[in-house]
Amino acid sequence: MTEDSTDLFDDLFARRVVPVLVPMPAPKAYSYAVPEGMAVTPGSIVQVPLGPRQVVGVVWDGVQDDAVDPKKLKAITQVFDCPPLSRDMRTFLDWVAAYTVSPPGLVARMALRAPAAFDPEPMIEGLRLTDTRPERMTPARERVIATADNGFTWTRSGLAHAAGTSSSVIDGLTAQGVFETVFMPPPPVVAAPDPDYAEHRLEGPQKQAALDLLESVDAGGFSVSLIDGITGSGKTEVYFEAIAATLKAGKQVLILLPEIALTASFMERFQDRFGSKPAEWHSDLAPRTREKVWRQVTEGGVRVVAGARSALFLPFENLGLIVVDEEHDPAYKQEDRVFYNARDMAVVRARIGDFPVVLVSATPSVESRVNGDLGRYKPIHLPTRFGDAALPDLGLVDMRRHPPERGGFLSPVLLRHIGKALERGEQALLFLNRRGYAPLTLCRVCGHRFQCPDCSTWLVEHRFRGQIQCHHCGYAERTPESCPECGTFDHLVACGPGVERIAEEVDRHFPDARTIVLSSDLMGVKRLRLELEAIAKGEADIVVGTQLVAKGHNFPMMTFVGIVDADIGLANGDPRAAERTFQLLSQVTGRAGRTGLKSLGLLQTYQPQHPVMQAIVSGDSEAFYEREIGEREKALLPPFGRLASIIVSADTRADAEGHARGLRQAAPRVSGISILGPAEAPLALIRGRHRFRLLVHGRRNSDMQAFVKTMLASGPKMRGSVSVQLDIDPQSFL
DNA sequence: AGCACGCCGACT
DNA sequence: GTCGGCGTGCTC
Repeated sequence: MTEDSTDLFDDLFARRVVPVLVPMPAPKAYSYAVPEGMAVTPGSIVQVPLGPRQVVGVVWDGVQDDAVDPKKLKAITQVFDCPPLSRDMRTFLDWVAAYTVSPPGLVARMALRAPAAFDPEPMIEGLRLTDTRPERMTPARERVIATADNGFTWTRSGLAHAAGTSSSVIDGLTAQGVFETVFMPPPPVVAAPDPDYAEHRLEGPQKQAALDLLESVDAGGFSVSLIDGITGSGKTEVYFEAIAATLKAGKQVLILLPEIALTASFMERFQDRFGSKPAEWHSDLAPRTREKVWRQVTEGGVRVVAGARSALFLPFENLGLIVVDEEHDPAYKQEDRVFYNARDMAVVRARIGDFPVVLVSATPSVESRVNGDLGRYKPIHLPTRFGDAALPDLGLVDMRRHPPERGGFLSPVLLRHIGKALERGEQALLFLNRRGYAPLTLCRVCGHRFQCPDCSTWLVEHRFRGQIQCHHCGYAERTPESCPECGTFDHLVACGPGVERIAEEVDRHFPDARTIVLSSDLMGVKRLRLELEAIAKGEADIVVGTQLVAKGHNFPMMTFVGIVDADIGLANGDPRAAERTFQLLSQVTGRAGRTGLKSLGLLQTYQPQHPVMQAIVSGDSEAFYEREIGEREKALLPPFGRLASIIVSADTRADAEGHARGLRQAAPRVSGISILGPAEAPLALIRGRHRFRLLVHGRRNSDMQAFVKTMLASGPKMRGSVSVQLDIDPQSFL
């Protein structure tokens, strides 16, 4: 050992050592030395060396129990000039890590998703008029000086624009000392909202609901309210009152929305009420904007954020309310890396921060309903539509009695009503939750079925693109002209309908109508938003869409909604199938009838007696929930099972069953394990080559966590990472 | 999660 | 003879 390195060790020992969470799936924080003269506190955001690179980490709480090998110990590179994560935020991140059985470093990383935001935003250069005047005056110079002569600081381009000159005039004046350069703080990303800007006049049930909600919000402290109101009942106006009250109390507000519902129309509604738009937070924010929003949220400048689920991990300076709109929406579940449901974690964050949270839905999740029934969440009902918006008439079309013509999928009843809507100059919406042209293609000669080479699923024909695709792994190939098995040409047949095929059928019946297909694979989020606005303006007659038409957009001229196959999704093995179908169908039929125009929704079904169909047409959601809660209890064991999804890599169903057997032995307290195949597992999982998912049912969170740990330690050998999602148990943490 | 190291197949 | 596939292992 050289003298140099001895000195280095002495030096390291003299330093303080702190735990730092690094963005890596390590089970606990790593230890780093704090260099002489550097000040850190728990929550400090720091840069540390990790292997060959520098990463962003967070100084964590406590001391490291077992000392690391001093040879390994490295020093913190720098502390960012940025508010440390608060005590509450750290508690929250720890809680989420423990609950989801995820590495804490990966959870902490979710709070730091803003690459270059940790150093303060640079001051921007501004110009201020001095007493000096130019030797030669020109009309342009006069205008500039007159414009700037108000004591304000201007930006170079702003002043040029305001004075109607080019910026070279200003450069000339600056050179002569007419302007001095001063530095000013960067402008806020959004203007401050004004809680008194345009108060809504609420009446009747809406007013009562707002009063009930304000009672909890004004009381301060933790509470969960569950606003349960049908589409068009004015839920948004009601929770806007809670937002206004929170703003008046000087606190920040987070509104969570499913990504697709973060539309311009929502922002405008907010602006109409509060005079300015909320800051947005979602996956396709421009990086610069993202950094500004993150920074200003941590410093408290941004008062209201409307964001997708990831916004829940923003380190607010002074958060005082979370609203979770469309709380039942499956988009709140993150199903890769850290598995969590933002709706449930919002409740936890509010509990830790001791402030109110408001869950909002026309069709609450069964979990939230149970929590409401048990008195843990405060139910607030909005039973009627307001204004002149009538509910649509809803009916079932029994497909056994009204079959479509050969080769078609639309019953004569549906076609007749589409025609009527067109005659009235109104719009029709056809909903089918299936992308592409046909879900299965086969050869009429040899019976060959096109199957994904990587998954065991059928390839879906996309005729617009001339491709057959796997909807699970993204595999795609050109649609062949001949059968790859027997070589026969022109004998491939499409089986079953997708939206493209329905559009084709509609075109055949209504060749003069403007028909548009809305499907997530045909356009990006931006393009989609534009299309939705265009449709709302009446630039299409018939819209054929997948489930994205169900979310958060209103079409005032849409007076007929036809559900092409209401039965899709009822029998896919997921214990939530009926609930999901009910929520989806409610949302789609809710798109109609908000204008005072008479509107109609028809559902094509082969199971008109099914409880979901009955609930939709009768409007009796109470009976449906009661039944569904009962079914869920039977399926998952009383008092109300907890579901954990455990992702297991298995190439065949038989392998998955082998894993399940091993898991049952490893964890006797787990009450049930069911296997979901590729058709039920989300895309993200399949991409990671995990084809089968085991749904594990247990009674209590502690049981489930113990189970997962046992599994990780001694369970069957599994390839890749094993991930877990726990859905909240109504009896968990309240 | 990244990233390096390392060992076998098709190419300038 | 090299470029590049992804399997394995490590990071305070």
